[in-house]
Amino acid sequence: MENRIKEYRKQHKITQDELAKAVDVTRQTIISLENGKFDASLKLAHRLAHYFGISIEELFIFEEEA
Amino acid sequence: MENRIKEYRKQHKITQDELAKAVDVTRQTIISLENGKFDASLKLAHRLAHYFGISIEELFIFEEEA
DNA sequence: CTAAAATGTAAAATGCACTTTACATTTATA
DNA sequence: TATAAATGTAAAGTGCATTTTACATTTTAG
Repeated sequence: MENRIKEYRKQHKITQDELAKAVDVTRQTIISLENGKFDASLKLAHRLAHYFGISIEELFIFEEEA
Repeated sequence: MENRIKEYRKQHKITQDELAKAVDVTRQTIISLENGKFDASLKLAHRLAHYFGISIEELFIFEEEA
């Protein structure tokens, strides 16, 4: 699953470290999410979307299908 | 984290087994989610919300705050 | 150009989402 | 009221989200 975290983070002009602290995870987690290593948990997805002031559906790209 | 799965499932008049099959998980997973045993993954949250025709934010209740 | 800041990689450890199987209890219906 | 359908409990196993630590590379700024 893809996401627009890097895109929104740059719009907000903050570093990975700052975003990590803002949503209370490690920098590694932000790096892994931005680089598609794995998906966020539902809770983290919510904290990220809330931080950016958008919906989870706007921040994450769910490909439809089975 | 709480959710409105049972509520929406009943509105749709389907059983746990039918919902489980619709979103491609086991019945155990639906039971565990409805009874608050654990949270859904982001992907499953999306499939459930999509099935009910609502947003993830409408289906799950995120209490604010760290 | 050089130092500092930002980003990335790697790998081991932990916790939790989800599965599987089997059985028990509750609710609906003939 | 007896049976089936629906819901629930339990417990062990798997995979992945997240942490931690340490170091390497890239980008930015003086």
